[in-house]
Amino acid sequence: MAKQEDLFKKVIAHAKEYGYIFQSSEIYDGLSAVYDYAQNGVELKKNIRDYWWKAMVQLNDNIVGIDAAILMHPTTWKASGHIDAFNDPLIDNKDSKKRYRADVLIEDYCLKIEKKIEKEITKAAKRFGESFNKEEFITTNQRVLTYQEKINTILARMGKSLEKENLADLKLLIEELEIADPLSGSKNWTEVKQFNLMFGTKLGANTATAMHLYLRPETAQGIFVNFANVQKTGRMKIPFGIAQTGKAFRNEIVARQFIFRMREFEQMEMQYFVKPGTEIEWYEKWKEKRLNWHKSLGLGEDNYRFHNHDKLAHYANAAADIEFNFPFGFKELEGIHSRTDFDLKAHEEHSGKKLRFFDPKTNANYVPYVVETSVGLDRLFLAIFSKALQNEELEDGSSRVVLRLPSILAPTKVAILPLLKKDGLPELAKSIMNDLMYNFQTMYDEKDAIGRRYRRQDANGTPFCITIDHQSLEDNTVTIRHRDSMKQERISINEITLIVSKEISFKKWIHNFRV
RNA sequence: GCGGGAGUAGCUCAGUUGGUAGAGCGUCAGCCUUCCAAGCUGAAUGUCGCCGGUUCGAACCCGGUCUCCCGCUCCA
Repeated sequence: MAKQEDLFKKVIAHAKEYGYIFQSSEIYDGLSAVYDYAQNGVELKKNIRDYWWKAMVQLNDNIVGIDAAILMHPTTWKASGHIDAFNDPLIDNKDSKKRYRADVLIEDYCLKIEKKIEKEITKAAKRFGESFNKEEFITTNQRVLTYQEKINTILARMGKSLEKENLADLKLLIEELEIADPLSGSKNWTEVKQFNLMFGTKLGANTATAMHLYLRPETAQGIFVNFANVQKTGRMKIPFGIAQTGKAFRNEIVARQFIFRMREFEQMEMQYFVKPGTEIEWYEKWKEKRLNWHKSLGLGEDNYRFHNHDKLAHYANAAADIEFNFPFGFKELEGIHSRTDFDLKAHEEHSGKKLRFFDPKTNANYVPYVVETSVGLDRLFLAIFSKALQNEELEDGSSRVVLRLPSILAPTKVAILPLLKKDGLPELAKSIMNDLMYNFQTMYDEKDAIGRRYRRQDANGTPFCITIDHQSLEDNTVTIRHRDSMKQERISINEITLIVSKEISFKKWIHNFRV
């Protein structure tokens, strides 16, 4: 465990030291759970995004992309359920220091009473044997009726208080019912506090007339509200998908673990619209496809596993996470959800517009079902970066720090290194670089001994180093050195492009794992 | 949000019972090197997280605050 923490700290330090990730507004002491991608981080992130986009949009002729705005009509969030679901009344127990949702505490209390009812029923059933009529017993037994009435009263009062955001009454209710912390048994509660997980903002400069908006807490709704537009203008036939990458915002109560859980984060997701009844089949297919996509990066297949949800969100009829073995354990990386027709139906109801697909075969229309795949780009970045960072023991007993990024994702593909910074070597090196830079992200370095420069590039994840020496001036050959094997070969200058292109070819990387 | 730990140069850290800061690595310039980091010379960089208090004097003591890490909690 201690080792894992150390590793994670090293990951964070390396990300800063090599210009991958900085804390936001660091000169002002930073902003909690907000991070900036630095000069190398932005390249890596962009390369990951491109790799996803190509695999999803370019390699699937029935998937198209969009880029919806962060600001959306506020009714969107009523329809999606976020206004209800992202508002939690929370209460802390002062003794156990545990935090609970106030409404869940009360509901659990009611469940206990329900269990008492069931006990009465079982007891009675034993007593009366064959002649026991459950319905009749429930409607006539005084004890059961009292219990039932109590539950009804509690839930009604809670519902009212929740609706009016009467937090004081929720607290009062908990006190009146003498609800204790299920773990410690303590009844020493704080006040109930309302937490809204959506960021709010205003549209319109005049505060009096401004419209209250939210920054989107997920990108998915931007796809759903554009469903009909895309389907019609793209002449899309079911099944088809809409993909999107973009920022989403959540006012997390506790945002932690570096870029794993941020308040502003980027999602890469695809909503696949299918015929009702076929959704589970597609759900299974996308689970497999997405897992294979992850595996294609070569970070180690053992580092992935599925976690199937038992408790489903209000919109889903099947859901699974692809979990990754982060430095702090297996955690969610991507979600694959069968969202049914919940979203499109809700938007139909709230907008009054038809969000349907007309099937010419049956001459009827229907609201499509949706299978969603949703990856956290920042989490994926962290997964790749943390797995890539390695401290390698070498044969001679020394060690090197090497960032084994998948070469297709590396920020810099080729470093150009003149062996000496004299005798015309820098000039030749720069002319080689000026040619390569049309194809690849390159970097020039002439400072310090060649070995040290190799190690610098290792730590930065650069897959290739090209070294120019005196022989290069005579016969137009250079040394190409591979990051992972540290092997070197003498090649002709005009072979560089081919060798590098081959290694970072999208087709090569994705190929074996396409489904 | 609660509890615990921490914040001194880009990084890792030192700083003796309070007397306004150092090292190694890194960075930059130059020399030397002629293919796997740590050879030589020189240089830059910190209002010691921030604000306030105590004191003749605070990196050090006190209060507040911000941020990070761990645990709890939450997580569409």
